[in-house]
Amino acid sequence: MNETLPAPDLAPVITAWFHENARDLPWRRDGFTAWGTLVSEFMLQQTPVARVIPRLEEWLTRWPTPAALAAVPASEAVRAWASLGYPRRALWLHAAAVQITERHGGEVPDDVDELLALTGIGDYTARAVAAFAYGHRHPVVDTNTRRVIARAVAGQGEPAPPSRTRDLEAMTALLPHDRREAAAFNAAIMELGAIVCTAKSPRCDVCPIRDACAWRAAGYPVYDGPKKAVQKKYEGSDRQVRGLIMAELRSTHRPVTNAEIETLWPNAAQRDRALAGLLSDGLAVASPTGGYLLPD
DNA sequence: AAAGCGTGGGC
DNA sequence: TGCCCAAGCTT
Repeated sequence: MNETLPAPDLAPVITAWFHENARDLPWRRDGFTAWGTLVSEFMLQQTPVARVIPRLEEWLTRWPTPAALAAVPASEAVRAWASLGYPRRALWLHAAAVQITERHGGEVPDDVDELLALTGIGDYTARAVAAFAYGHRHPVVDTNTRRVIARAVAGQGEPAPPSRTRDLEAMTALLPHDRREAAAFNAAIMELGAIVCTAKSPRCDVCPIRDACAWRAAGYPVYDGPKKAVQKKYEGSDRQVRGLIMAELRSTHRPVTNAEIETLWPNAAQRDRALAGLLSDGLAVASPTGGYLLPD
């Protein structure tokens, strides 16, 4: 491996700041389980903390172990997911619970490769579980971490598009060698990105590393790298139609009829695409008696 | 490997 | 108001 250039020693400062400023969040409580960490990480994939917390507490009360979730039909998971968004995650989390029960004796694995092999778990979630639930030393890189590194280290206003290799290398260069300190720093730099070094209006006036920040030192240059793709408008999109159909499926235990689906959206081609997509994703299944249901 | 995938809050 | 953003993942 190439020895990276001497990175500014950011970890101790950011971690000290974290100890003073960390939000009191459920997954930071003493005794929070590895399963709780896994569930929270699934829910936090693209859904804000404030919306996750109530659903998380419901889930863990109802399904305190992977085996408990694995024992119910996937439809229950999708229903309890409610309006967290991206309901495929509920399906994947249920599938992961089944896999954990079958392959790992009901214990959430602590090995990154075993975690990566579970449905719905990628580079971020696998390392987050290994680091936060088990205290292992791995670089954990999420969108917040990427942004802090882009600014403080690279001197750019925004991170380049995610690159597994580059991102893990950059974080590894900053990561303390001690396991406990590494785990704390992984959480700390994420938290800094989440509440200080934010995407829109960073609060540089209260930033603990402002004096070491390369972006600030460079005079806050405007980012001129590759732009991330702009998400298409939601209003009127196929995604909106999917969302409407899913809300209808969640609202009842009876099959939802074609007639009912027709009332949800005027455009037949869009309805057909949305429904076909849901069937293909396994979020809906055709009922033997007609209409559509959540999957078993 | 770029595109598709929900939902709601903030400015 | 409309746009941006939010602890990503899969195909």
